[in-house]
Amino acid sequence: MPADIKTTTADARITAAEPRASSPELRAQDSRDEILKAATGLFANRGFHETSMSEVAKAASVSKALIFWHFKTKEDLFMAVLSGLLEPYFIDFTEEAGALDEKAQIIRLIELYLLFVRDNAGSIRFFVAQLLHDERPSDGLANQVMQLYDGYRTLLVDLIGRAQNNFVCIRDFPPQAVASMLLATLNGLLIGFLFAADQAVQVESAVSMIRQWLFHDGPQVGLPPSL
Amino acid sequence: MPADIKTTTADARITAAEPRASSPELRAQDSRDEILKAATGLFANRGFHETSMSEVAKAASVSKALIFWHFKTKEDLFMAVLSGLLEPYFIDFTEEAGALDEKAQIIRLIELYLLFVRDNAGSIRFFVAQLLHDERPSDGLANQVMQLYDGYRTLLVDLIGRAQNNFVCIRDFPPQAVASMLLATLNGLLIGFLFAADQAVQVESAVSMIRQWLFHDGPQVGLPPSL
DNA sequence: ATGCCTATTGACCGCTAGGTTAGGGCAAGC
DNA sequence: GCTTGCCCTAACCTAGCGGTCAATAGGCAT
Repeated sequence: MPADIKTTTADARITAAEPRASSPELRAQDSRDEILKAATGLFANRGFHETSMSEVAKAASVSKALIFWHFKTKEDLFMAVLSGLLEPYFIDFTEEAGALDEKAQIIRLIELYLLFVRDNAGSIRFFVAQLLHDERPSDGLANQVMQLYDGYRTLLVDLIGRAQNNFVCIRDFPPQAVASMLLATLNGLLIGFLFAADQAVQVESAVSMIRQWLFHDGPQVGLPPSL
Repeated sequence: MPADIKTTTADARITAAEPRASSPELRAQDSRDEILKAATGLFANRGFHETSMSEVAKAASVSKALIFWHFKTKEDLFMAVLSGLLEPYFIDFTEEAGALDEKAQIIRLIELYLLFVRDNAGSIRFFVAQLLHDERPSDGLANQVMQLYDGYRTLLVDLIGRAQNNFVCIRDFPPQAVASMLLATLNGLLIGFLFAADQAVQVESAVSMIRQWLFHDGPQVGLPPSL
């Protein structure tokens, strides 16, 4: 009989069903994925500190020790989750819209931004919370996100500069300022998304206003009806 | 000799200096304030779950038990901190700018927003993180903030509507849409503030662009040089 | 002086957290 | 058939958590 009966973990895992892969490596990959999946959901919904490893273990139908076998610490698991979440954030814009003129490219960039925000509101919410929360600059996450953001910004500055040279875009301000302004507006729409999804109807008119401001366009349809 | 020597709290408080108030009530008020001050700093910098009551106690130079004498639970303390932080958010705009015309009032509102953001970036950061983090609608905090936000928005819609009637403001879109757009842009500038304070130089040109968009103003100085 | 009342404390408790460890199951190579 | 090495687990450990409590110090009215 054990000397210490503190541990009263119910551990009501489903041991039947789901025939595991036979090969050790496959089994390992399987369990690793399951853990990552469970951890992603829990971390995203409740944050880092409010999620315990035991919860992750239960959600993944796996023993807690196995998590520590796959990931050395809780932070390790968290980082793995983060990089997994960041993957869909990398888009290649240059290939997609090389043939369009500057104005169309700018509009397409705005579209992509808003579509992306709509489809990834959950993880964006998670990332923003994470970025706001941490103070440490050595995070890596902040750097990655900033890099992404700067890429988008650089693209915009370049496009706006060329559009200004072609006289299709407002020329009262330098391209950097216009791009910053546009990005600020998009970010504002983003946080509108994050806090109240029912404001999505306003996006159309917002885009219309952006077009009017940037290109002196009259009100018109600029986005696919899906938005 | 005690049977349990787990508690090894160093408790290196400064017992000298700082002559406490003599009256019991004053002493109580004193310690309560000290606790609130310490808790505010810790909660704001590290969040709710990452801050322990022992840390608060040490930061306030007070025993942990005293905190629980003043505040029944940790949540209680947190709520007290929250309402304390929310206080400076209530401004009275109507008194201040009753004599200005609509355009000047709108510009003044934008100024107030940006000045406020600049001066309260820390607590705003805290609130946004908190709002992003919680899912529960019974929070109270979310309601308070939203109420504040809606007040500002209503004021803007009203002002813009009147400005449109006087033909001093763009009339291509309904006042609600224009106000939403303006708010989104301001919020975007806000999160620029939160993530990179060095972008503050852009605010001036941003305001200039907003003026151009709203009133077809040419580039000009719209904010006090302090911004 | 005394007894009261409130502000304050150190010691303590139950519990859960992240993390460890000793070992069991099991496919693969000899 | 036995060892080897990888997955995986139950049980365990310690630190620290939020929270409680009996005991006090010390101003105050009597």
